[in-house]
Amino acid sequence: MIRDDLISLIQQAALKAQATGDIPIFSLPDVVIERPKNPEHGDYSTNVAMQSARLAKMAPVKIAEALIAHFPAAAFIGKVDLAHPGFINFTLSDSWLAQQVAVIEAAPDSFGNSDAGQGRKAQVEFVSANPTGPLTIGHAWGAVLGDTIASLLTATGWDVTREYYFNNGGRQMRLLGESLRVRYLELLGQQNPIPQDGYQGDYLRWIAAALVAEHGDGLVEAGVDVFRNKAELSIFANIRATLARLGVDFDVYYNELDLYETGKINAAVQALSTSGYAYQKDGATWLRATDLGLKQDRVIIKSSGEPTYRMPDIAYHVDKLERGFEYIVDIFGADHHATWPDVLAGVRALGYDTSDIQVIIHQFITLLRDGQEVKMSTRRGEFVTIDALLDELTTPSIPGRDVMRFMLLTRSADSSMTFDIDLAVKESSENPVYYVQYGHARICAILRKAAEEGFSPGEYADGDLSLLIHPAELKLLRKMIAIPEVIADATAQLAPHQLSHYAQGLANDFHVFYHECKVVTAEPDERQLSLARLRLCAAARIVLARVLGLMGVTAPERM
RNA sequence: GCCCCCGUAGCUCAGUGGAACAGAGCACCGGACUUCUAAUCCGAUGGUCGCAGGUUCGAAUCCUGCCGGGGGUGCCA
Repeated sequence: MIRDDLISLIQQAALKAQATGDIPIFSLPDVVIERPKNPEHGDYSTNVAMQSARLAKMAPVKIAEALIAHFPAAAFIGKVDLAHPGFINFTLSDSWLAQQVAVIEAAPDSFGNSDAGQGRKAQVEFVSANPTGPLTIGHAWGAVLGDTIASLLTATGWDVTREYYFNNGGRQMRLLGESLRVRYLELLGQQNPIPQDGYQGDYLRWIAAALVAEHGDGLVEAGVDVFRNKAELSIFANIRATLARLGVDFDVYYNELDLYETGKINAAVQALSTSGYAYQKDGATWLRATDLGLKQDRVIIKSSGEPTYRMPDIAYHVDKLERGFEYIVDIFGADHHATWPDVLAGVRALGYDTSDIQVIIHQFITLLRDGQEVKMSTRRGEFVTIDALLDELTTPSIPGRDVMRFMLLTRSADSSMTFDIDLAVKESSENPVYYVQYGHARICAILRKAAEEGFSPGEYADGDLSLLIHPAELKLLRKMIAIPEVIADATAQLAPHQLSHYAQGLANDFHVFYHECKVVTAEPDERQLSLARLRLCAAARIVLARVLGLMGVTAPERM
């Protein structure tokens, strides 16, 4: 990456400057390379001279002058400038930039990727909703965050597993079964109340109707398990269908019950007790979390003998590590934010290193409909499903998934966002996602036009890239070659929303280029320029398609 | 009470490993289609970066306090 190359060149320059005595001997601070906002400050900039001033006991400008004087030659650097009060600004070489088109052409499916992960195993756990009801907008955010982070990890050389953890046992599922039973009997003319804390959503009526259609009144005497199982199957099918519509596909659906059946929970409890991190009090088993740096101890086995949710979570994370994942990302909603420190503490108590487990907590989404906040509750059956939203956001040419994914990828997970349904539907025709997609479609239109005008891809493959000297061309090129850094940063910071911002900038630079530079011309003496620009367009299309692909958004050829 | 996240332009939000005049989209105002798709482009307007202190050569960014919104604080998940 350019940024890393620059750091190395600066360090070389410092060594040479010290060897010649132009600057004193001192240990250079970590070189930070930033992207200046102002184009006059070049493409990259460093404040290392200012950071060094105190260490070197020398004026920043003097240090910068020495570093510039000893800066090694590099093909990608056009010029190196000094700016007060000591910034060193680097500008990329125009001719080098133009030649990058060939580099992009050579890696249409992988430009911007890296091998940072070196094929090591990574896991992203997300959604992980229990099958008690349809997925809602909050789940959609987790789904899009997780899926995109997984894509980013793949792009940076990790062997990624997308995993969904769920529990189909326990009290909630029993209540769900009982609630379904009530709906079933209701259809057969028997009125019974929905149990206390039961599920009131209409979806149970539809599942009940399916049961009636299938079995008639044959299940009147059936136990609750029959209904619980039917509810689970139906709801899980619905969840999977929703995820498919969102473009999310899991490699593993991990059932919490497996942890019991394989004895992993018991083994973990035993190990905690043996090591003294678990103790008995008031008939329950507690995790000595205070010895692990936390504020209070926590119950892991209730006095009823049933584990709390923490225990399977601890065993599950141990299992993840045992499966050989070297990087683990968990994505939870803000309501789970208090639980994961306990879980990781438990994992550590069992002797595992948790430093490679990253937890992303996304904030809540406030949903507005008709200007009113929609209070959601799966139990009460009050919610807006992802499916319903996708229906509303779908247009004849673009699936709703593109709008939803892009929108959810414009905000950082830390931001608690408000989603105005009416506005989203109304403004969908002005949604930024279309702006980016239109850029891609526009390139495709140009390439089609070129084919009609007799420019074959085989011919422009040899186009002379040195003809790309227009400011709009160079600005576009600068953006295109930034994608490796965008991918690296978004992955390192687990901040996939950076992709959408980059995509908008890239599309903008292309649209400007489109207006400034005619690509396909009939003029014989401009044919060479056309060939070069066609190569640029094809390369821009590659980069645009790459960033859209990482976001899980389609790259349409026509709009 | 305590813990976590947030408070940046009319609205929705970026930017918060400190740095060179604070950004984008939408909305609003004014321009550009005989030209490869105007779902585009160009220009204008718009902000005491919640408030008050502190650290620093330099703070939207770091520290402290306060105010406001959300989430948590369970032998529920």
